[in-house]
Amino acid sequence: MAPPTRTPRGKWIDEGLRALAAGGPDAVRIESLAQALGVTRGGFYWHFDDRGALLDEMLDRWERATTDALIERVEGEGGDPRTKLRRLFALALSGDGVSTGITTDLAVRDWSRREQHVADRLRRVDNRRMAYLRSLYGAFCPDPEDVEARCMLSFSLLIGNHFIAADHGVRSREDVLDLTLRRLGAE
Amino acid sequence: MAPPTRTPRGKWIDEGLRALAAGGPDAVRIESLAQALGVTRGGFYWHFDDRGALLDEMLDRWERATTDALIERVEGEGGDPRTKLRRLFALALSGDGVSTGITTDLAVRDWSRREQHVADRLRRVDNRRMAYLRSLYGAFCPDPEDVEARCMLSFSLLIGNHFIAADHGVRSREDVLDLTLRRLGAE
DNA sequence: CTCCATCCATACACCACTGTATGGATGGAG
DNA sequence: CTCCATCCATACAGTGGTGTATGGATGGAG
Repeated sequence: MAPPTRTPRGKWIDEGLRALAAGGPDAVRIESLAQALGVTRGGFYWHFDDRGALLDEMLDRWERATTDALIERVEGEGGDPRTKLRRLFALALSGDGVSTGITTDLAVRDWSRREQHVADRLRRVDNRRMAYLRSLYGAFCPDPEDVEARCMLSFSLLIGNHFIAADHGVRSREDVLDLTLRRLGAE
Repeated sequence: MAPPTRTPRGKWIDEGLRALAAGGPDAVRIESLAQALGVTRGGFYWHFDDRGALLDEMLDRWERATTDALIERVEGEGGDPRTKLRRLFALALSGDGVSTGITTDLAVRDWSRREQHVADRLRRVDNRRMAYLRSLYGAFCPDPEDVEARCMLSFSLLIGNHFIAADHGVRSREDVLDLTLRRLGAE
């Protein structure tokens, strides 16, 4: 037995982000990660000083993947601002990928409420995203106050959609989301 | 020493909700609560079967305080629908009280993402709140689709406001919130 | 073939918390 | 004053995690 496959640094970070998304920062237990990776904790302390070091690197990875990478992905395919907005919302609502997924995002958001260094990172990330959103709305919306309101509402909607558990009678959540985004002028 | 004051059932629930708001469900440690209350865990197991029982009762209390009590507080002072909406937003954004506070709400919301029984409760709560919101917007807004969009946006904004860390340049968050609520027709 | 960087298993000491058992202490009802 | 329901302290066994030390195993470079 004993497969000769190595478990590099990156795999611990992957698994850590998965655990974070699933159960919050308290669920990032080194022992659990090791079990999920099919090894013992032996190798972990070769890669990382301690649990805190892993948490930091997880946040590094998340920060890069969720700003530059996301924006490049939206900008890459071109189109007018409204098209880019639609693409941005589609990406943000879908939540694929272990570090770019919406669930990871929500976990970091909740985490930031009780750890200052996480809150600082989140502020950087949110400011970058909000600036990008502002540029998109600003391209076809002349009133800056209106732009700011639309940005705040759009951003809130992306977050709220996953935190709000209410039903909508005959309408599905998708329908309501459609209605709402149309009302914001994105389509 | 040894103050003769009793530590009734309710105090454990209070302290539990405080811990939940501050650090999530994982922070609700019986030992911490005991320390905060100035006693040992001795009495806890007289009141509750185990940690799970406390968590359940905390949710009971939160559910009652955050639906009926909130709606009564808004309805109590009368006024037209727009006035009630303003009052509702003011209350929801302020977040006073250990069981009605917005931070407790956010903690429960995050918690519900990983525990089904919490998710079920949240659904009940959100549906009651959304129904009330719908009735208020419905009173002066004829198009039911428009009502639904405004409800979803308002609710999202209340959540998003506390989860979004972005700045707004020259404007303060209060300004942006004002702009946004006005755009929703609440004032 | 040998060596060395890389990765892993095991064992250890330690800590924080849970739930249980048991023996008080307190104060109001009678 | 006595009794009893209520509440609390202490001690104990058990669980599951952390970080450290140490001794391998593996496979490519030379």
